[in-house]
Amino acid sequence: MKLTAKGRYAVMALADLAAQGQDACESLSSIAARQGISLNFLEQLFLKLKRAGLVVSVRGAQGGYRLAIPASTMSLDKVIHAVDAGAKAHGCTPEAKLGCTGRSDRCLTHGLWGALETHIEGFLASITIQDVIDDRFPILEAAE
Amino acid sequence: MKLTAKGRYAVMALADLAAQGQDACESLSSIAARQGISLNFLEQLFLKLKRAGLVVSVRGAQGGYRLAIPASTMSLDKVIHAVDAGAKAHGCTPEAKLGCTGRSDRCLTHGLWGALETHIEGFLASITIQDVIDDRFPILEAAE
DNA sequence: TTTAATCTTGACTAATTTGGTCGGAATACT
DNA sequence: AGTATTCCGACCAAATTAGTCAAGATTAAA
Repeated sequence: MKLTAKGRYAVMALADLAAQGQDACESLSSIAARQGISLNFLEQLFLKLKRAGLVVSVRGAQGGYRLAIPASTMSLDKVIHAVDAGAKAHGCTPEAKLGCTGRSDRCLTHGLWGALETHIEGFLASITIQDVIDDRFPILEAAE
Repeated sequence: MKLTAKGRYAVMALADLAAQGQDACESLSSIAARQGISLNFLEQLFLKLKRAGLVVSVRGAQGGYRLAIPASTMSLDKVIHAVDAGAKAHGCTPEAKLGCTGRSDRCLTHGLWGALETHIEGFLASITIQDVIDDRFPILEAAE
């Protein structure tokens, strides 16, 4: 669960798409133009979003993308997992590359990092694309 | 607020140091040996921890490092800020490099990412080095 | 006063990750 | 047929990360 620009772009693009209407079919080029994101880069992202089942594609002329599920049920953790697949916040994987197994007594931070990740994920799971469109965040107001 | 191996190492090393006793003075080489971290790398980290006022150094022979404040008041966000200084999770800084200012209407995700960061920081601020030693995490048990 | 242990500091580097481009198919509408 | 669009993999440059190296400063102890 890494928080990169890629994930942010995906959220932006999906929010844009959803804002055009629940069942709107939009071409990537129009989203790219509106959001100021490179078309080629967007293609990369939507390919992953499609594989993750968040959007469906309509090929050919007049084609585009459409939400596969309602914006109000599309949580951010799904989105971010889709585009930043396999990114993990803690290095203490089962393969245990460093400081985790075989070292000293045990890895003091293993459980901690796991808890942290769970925590972040829960937070992201509690927000949907619809919330983003409505500028509605849980509890706290935006920083700055 | 980025979560890298550097931050994890810093937490591990501080927990190790604190585990030797509240006022113990430990050389980096012994910590490095116990935790399986490169000595040179540890030096880098402790330099920053010292500048942040989390540890104090004792120079000369039989020297080492000692906690500057009690483990029970040393929160993880202080530690991580100290070693990963200036790392920010969202690119929408005042300088606004991409997709934030001057683009379309406004940056939909700006407030969101800020809220997320605030959230993570709050979580880390609620845990202390003492908690790590005692394997005591807030609320949830470790994932996995 | 040596001497040895230790901290201090900055420059350097190898590997990985990120963000992004390019070029070309495949597909479907007109 | 022509064109607009998705599809998809290879490729790349820049940034970041994790870590090394080398040299110097400082102090405690012998």
